[in-house]
Amino acid sequence: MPELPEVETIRRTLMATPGLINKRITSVDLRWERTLASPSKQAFKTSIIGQKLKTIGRRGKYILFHLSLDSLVIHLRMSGDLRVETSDTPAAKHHRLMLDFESGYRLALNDTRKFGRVWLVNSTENLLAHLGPEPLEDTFTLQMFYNNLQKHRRQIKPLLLEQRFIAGIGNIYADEALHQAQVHPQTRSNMLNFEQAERLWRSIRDVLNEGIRRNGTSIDWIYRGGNFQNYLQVYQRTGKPCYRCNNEIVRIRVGQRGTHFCPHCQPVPEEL
DNA sequence: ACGAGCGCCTGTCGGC
DNA sequence: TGCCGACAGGCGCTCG
Repeated sequence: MPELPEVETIRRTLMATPGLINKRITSVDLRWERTLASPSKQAFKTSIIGQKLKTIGRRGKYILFHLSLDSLVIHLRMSGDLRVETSDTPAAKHHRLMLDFESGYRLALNDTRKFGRVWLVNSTENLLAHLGPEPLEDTFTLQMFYNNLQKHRRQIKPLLLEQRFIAGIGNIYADEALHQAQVHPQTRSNMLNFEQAERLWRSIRDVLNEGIRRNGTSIDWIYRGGNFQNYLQVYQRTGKPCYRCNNEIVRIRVGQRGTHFCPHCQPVPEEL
C-alpha cells in the first residue's frame, strides 16, 4: 500500500498523537504470526515489553519506532495501516499486531492482506542496508541520479520501483513522476539524456513533496485523511483526458505492474 | 543484467 | 445470483 508520502504522513501523525511518545509498552498481542519477521515470538515479547517509545523515524517505506533499547521496524507493504485506539477497543478483524501502552492507548497494525512485516532489532543498519538514496534529502543529487541511470539498461519505471535504486517510490508516484517529466515508462534508463534526467529528478521530488503536503493518497478502502488522489494526473485515470494535452490516458503493463501514461506527452522512445 | 512468473493474502469489481 | 478472472499503494525468490 503506502509509499513514501503515506508512510511519512503516518509517521508525523503518530508522532503528534498523545499516548505513544515517551510511554512504555505494557503488553503485546501478535494475532498473525507471520507478521513478525524476527526475532521469535517469545524473544519479541520479552524484549519489547517495558521499553519506552522515544521517537519515530522513517527510511524509504519503513517506519522506525525507536525504543529505549531496540528499534521496532514496520513495513506496511500493500494493505497495512497503523491505528491508535484505546486499549479496551475490541480487536478489529484485520489487526495483526497490537501494542498496548501504559497510557491506555494501543498501536495496532491493521493489514488485510497480511503482507506487512515487523522486526525488532538492536540496530536498523543491517536491515536497511539495501536501500538506495532517500529522494528528498540533499544527498540525492541530480549528478548522482544521472550517473546511476547510466549504470543500468533497464526500463525506467521498474528501475524507479527498485528500492535499492531509490528508496520510497511505489506505483502511484512512479507513474506521476514520469508523466510530469514527460518520459515514457519503458525508456531505457541509460538512454535518458541529461535534460530528461533532470526533469525526472525534479519530478520525483515534486510529486513526493506534493504527496506529503496533501497528507498522502487515499484510495480504495483505506482512507486516512490524505487528498493527493484529487491531484493525480495519470494514476487510475485510464481513458480520461490528459490535463496537459487532452489526449486519452492509457494503461499498459510494465514489469508486471499496471502503468498509466499519456502517449502524447510521453512518446515512445526511438529504441522501442 | 534483465525481466517474466510466481508466491504471499484478502477483498472488490466486472463480465457472463 | 453465482462463479471466475483480473486487479490491487509491495517485494523476495527462481529461472531462463
